[in-house]
Amino acid sequence: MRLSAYFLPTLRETPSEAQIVSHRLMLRAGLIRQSSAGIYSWLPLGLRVLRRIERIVREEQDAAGGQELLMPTIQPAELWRESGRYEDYGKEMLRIKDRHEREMLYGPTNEEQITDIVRQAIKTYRDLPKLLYHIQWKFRDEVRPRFGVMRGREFLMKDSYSFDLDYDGAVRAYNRMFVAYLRTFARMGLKAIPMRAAAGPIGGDLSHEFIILAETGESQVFCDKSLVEFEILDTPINYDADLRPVVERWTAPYAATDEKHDPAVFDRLPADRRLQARGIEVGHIFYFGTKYSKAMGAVVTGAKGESVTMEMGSYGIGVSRLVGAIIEASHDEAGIIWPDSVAPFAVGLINLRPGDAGCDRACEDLYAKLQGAGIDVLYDDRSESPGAKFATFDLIGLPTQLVVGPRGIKSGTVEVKHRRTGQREELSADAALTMLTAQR
RNA sequence: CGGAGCGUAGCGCAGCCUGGUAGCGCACCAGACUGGGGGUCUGGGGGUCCCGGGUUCAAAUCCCGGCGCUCCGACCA
Repeated sequence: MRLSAYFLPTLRETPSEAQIVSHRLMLRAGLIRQSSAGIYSWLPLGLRVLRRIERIVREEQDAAGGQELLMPTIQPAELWRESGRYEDYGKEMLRIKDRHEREMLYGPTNEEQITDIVRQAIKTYRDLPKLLYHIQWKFRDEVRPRFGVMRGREFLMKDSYSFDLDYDGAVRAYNRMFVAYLRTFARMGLKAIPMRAAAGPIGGDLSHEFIILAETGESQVFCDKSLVEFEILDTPINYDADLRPVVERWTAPYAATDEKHDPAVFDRLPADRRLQARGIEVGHIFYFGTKYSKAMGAVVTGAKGESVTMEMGSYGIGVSRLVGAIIEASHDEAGIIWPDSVAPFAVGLINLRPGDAGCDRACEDLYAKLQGAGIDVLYDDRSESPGAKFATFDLIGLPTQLVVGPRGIKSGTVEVKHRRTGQREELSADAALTMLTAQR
């Protein structure tokens, strides 16, 4: 993509409503624009990041045995009356009426909808287990939306639902999601720590929140510092095997949100391992048994001909929130620093002097070859001052900047700058290409 | 839902107290110079001053009502 043609409205100054760094940077870097309180448009650069996050989420869900479907945003009130939540959910649920005065709602979540689908289709234990998920926009009419996409009213969420014949099956599903979540967040460069959590209005009694530590987080959390050092991606995972050892390793050290915090246990930790911090909740998993299946009659015939109410769990990831959360975890004074896995473009190619034959030729050549190699590259071909170009690319945070200027052209080199470290190297154009294509 | 604040050009703001031709910086447009960290100069365009009502010869400014947005708290993924 040529920057001269790209829709990338960056801001030099920070809009006054943005208080936290991720919100400021998302506005300044041209990722989002606010539509109304807690509701945002995603501009091309922001949408690219959102899609890349979605992709990681999808890959990990699929690997863990999930099957993707897509449920609607607008749901009928009757389903929610069946579960009893139409009244319970309160003012956070956006209620609307269609032209026939039928009561509808904009879904804040989809337990009822999925339970309805599954109860209609699954009648025998032979068709269990099932693990279904979708990635869809949700609406919760928050009293006080804030922090940009971190607590919006409209937000993109991945929600999975498991259906099992018995408790053991439900726990297996829970463990699969537990591990898939660890991998999902790790792939985005995040240190997400699973913490014992209250189940909230969704109900149930086995629940973990996945929390990344950040000063601007809304949750107060307490955990064993050793958890911060844990790694998941170097552990081979077989989702068909017993995942309990992995889950047990991650749940053995103390980690709890303030709702589940037990000071007596926490204080038994050595002082240097007690970590009390703020965190951002990026995922939440629940086992809730038959809460919905019982209320809504999601029943199968068991092996002995008996009726069995399905065991359920639900598992959410705040996809749009993750964009903000990743920025909170990865930025500096100059702007965003995207982890490679979610970067909107892998490479920013900077032509320091458009119009200079040597620079133009070298840039066009690199641009074509990088694209040919399947690398997403944003080519700054604008006639801006060099400083403006560096500032733009630092702001939008692409992992690698490839700088082509007259100085380098004279000596036959281009400069490769790594956004995260600031490290620069002068290489021949060919060597730079080899390096960038090899990284993939 | 309690408390506080703000709505003036795309963004950041001044002007309001004390009513009298709507300003500044950045951004934008044109030209020239410049060219490795948001460069310089010259010229230029852009405004229902959130909306409605009232007071007044005259309202961005004073008064009343509404709407929107933000912050702190409680609540919540």
